[in-house]
Amino acid sequence: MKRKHVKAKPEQDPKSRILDVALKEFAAYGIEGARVDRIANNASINKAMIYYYFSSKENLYLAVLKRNLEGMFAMLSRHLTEHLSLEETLAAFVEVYHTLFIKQPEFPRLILRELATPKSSVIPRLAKSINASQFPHRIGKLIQEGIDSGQLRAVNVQQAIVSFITMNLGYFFLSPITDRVLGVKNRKQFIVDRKTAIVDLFLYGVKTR
Amino acid sequence: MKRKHVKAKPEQDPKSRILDVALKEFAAYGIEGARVDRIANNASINKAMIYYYFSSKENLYLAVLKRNLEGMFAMLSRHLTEHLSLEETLAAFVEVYHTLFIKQPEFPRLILRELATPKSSVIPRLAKSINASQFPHRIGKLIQEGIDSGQLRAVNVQQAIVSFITMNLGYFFLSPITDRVLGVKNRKQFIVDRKTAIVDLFLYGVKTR
Amino acid sequence: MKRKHVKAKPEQDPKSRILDVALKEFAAYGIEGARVDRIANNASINKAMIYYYFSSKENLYLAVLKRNLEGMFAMLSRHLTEHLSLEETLAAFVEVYHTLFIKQPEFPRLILRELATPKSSVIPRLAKSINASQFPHRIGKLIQEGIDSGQLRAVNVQQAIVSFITMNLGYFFLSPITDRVLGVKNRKQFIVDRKTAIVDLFLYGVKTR
Amino acid sequence: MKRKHVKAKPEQDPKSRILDVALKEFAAYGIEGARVDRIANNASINKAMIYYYFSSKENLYLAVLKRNLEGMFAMLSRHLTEHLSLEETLAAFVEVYHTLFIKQPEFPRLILRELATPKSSVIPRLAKSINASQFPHRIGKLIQEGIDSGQLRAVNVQQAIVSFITMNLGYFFLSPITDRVLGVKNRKQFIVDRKTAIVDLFLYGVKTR
DNA sequence: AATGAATGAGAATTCATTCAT
DNA sequence: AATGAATGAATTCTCATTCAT
Repeated sequence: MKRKHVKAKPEQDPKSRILDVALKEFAAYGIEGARVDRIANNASINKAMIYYYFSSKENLYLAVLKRNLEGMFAMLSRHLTEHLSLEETLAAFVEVYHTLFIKQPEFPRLILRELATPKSSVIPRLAKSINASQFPHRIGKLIQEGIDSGQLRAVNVQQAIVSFITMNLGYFFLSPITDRVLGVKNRKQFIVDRKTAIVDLFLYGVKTR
Repeated sequence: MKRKHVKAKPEQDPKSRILDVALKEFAAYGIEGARVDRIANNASINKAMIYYYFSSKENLYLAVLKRNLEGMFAMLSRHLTEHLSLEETLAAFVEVYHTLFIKQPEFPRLILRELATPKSSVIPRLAKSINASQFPHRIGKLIQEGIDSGQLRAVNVQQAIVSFITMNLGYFFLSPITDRVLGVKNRKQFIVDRKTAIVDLFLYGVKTR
Repeated sequence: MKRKHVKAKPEQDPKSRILDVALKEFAAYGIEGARVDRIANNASINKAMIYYYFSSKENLYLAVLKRNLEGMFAMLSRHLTEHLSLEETLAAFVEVYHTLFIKQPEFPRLILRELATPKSSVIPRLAKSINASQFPHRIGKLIQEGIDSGQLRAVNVQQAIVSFITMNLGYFFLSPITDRVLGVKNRKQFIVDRKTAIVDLFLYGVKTR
Repeated sequence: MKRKHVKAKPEQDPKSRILDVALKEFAAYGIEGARVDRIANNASINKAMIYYYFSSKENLYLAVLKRNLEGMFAMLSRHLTEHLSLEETLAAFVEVYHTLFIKQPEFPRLILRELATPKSSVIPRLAKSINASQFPHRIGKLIQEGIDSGQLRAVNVQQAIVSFITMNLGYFFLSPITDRVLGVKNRKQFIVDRKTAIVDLFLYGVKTR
């Protein structure tokens, strides 16, 4: 029940306060651009404590990634239950990602930076986790079944998956540009519309007439 | 057949040699991670010359961006001539971007990082250039005309544009993940297929039956 | 009897040790000629600590100036109390300046350089402090009163003040030349004599017969 | 009769144009702070030419000093002819210095900087030149004769000389401060007044009643 | 746990000087 | 004489990391 000298910032244990602040820092400046000093200041904590908890900047970065990825996959697996139809699966996916990224817009930026990094060690691990989540496999299977049953056109399944995923994630990555170019004013509404637009375009694009 | 004193890489004037090397450096490490020393070495040039020509690392970075953006827009305007149909416009766009990004995979990574940077000064300028290129405006008009004439479904035009763009650019950004997840082996072929898949899905998704 | 790890010069806190050493460095080489490395070495301190405390060479320089100016004005205001006669005021002024400059010969050199610098930011501030010290104003009033009462000749008051001040400070600035030209051997004695010579010449020069 | 490509600046041979510009540069920034690039630009000349003419920055500095000192002594010896009375000598001295420094205010700043430099090699040489000019010796002799003949008080001759010189030079050095402190508006007029004020105060201060 | 101070290895930038033409 | 480009040796400043308390 110690009482801090001055400092503001609410409770929360220092470790997760550091992680919160570090996410923003890494997202904004990248690993190289991130400053341990700045993280310490923003977390209202002594710089040495960061080393006490995380031992290095690199390590802190990995801890940040880990925490956020875990959160993402937890949410995915909670919503993408088996035995959903194609329509339901797509809708669930769209819902999860949009909910996630709106809540924590820094996280996709982090991933963006990893994607820009040539020999990122994070990307392979991320790919592995995605695979483990079974989602791409499942959607692929659903599409294939649709084709086989004649409900869907004979599209290239891999391409279709990529198209669906890029439509989902792409906006979060490109919004700084697209919002400007298209003059999007009400971002909130645009994202709401986006969810239905994606599913609509995709399904309409793959279904037979 | 000029003969510089010693050094390797005689070709090209040093200024554009620096720009070439710097593009790779910035793409690989980001602005903060980039090392002026490394750029100088790889360009076989005295470090001070970089400052002679570009006055600072920041400035060099902007010069790199400028050159590549200009190249991109030059190509776009060469191919996206007016009086093309919707189908032709989409195909031209797809073609240009894919050609561009295959030729110079470093450039999108640069843009990626800028997209992740909160108060990037580059993004607004890029948006302005895109606007000036008239492309989004033109595709929007074509879609609207299609809707009015009953050839296209009454889709949300803005959303459609975003969907189309993200399907195009998204893959280049996300390929490190999607290639792994989907087990893409032949990247070249995948990209060739991608071009038709995008246009096909999009058109099929917006056209009335 | 504290014991710092290794290093020489244990005394004093590092901050003021840096300021001491820096005063000498700046006086000897000027701001541009001063070397942060040399200051760090002479202060037996890690170079980075200078930036830790003062953030830049420029800033360190200003801190040095500030400290010494404050010391000077503190001494002036201690000795130039009100209700002194003209004779006493002049004598006090002479005493203070000579004492000061003998104790710390580096400081006037710093001021000298500032005087030579066209848009020095220090000089205006120094002038303001001098004004605040009220000394020139006070001596001017005493002279004017003397003139009014007929004890002093109707000299130009401003010119008289400048004459008095330049006689005082001038020697410290010009001594490298005058000592040589006049063959001054015993500098200590010369300065002792100087104090009375200045007051004598000045008073004799302004008093009516 | 070659014709320069662009460039402004009037004629004058480049060598003396460099010297003019360099005087200002050295006066403003000191030797260490002076930039060869800036001198070259301001003289509208290629940097390499400075080395062609003067072989090094140090050398250029010495050339600047030499030229200006020679000008000063030439003027002094033209005006300080022998067989002048004390009054005439003092007046001539005052006149020469004030004329000189008004015409070229940069030069005293250069000397100021040398005076601030601990082991200046210039000061000893300057002192030698002053000695050779015989002026201090002559004024000393005149004062001594005045004392001997009873026309002057038995003042300390060395101190008197120093007082006179510092009153003359002091203002040029200290004017950035004194002008502010005393609120001197009309600098031109102040200097005119100064000439008579100095001689007046000095003579009145040394003469017997 | 917590803190202010300290450290060393860079990294960007500068600048006098020289070279090739 | 004249020029733009080139060079190398500093020099300032930064920053992740560690230490003493």
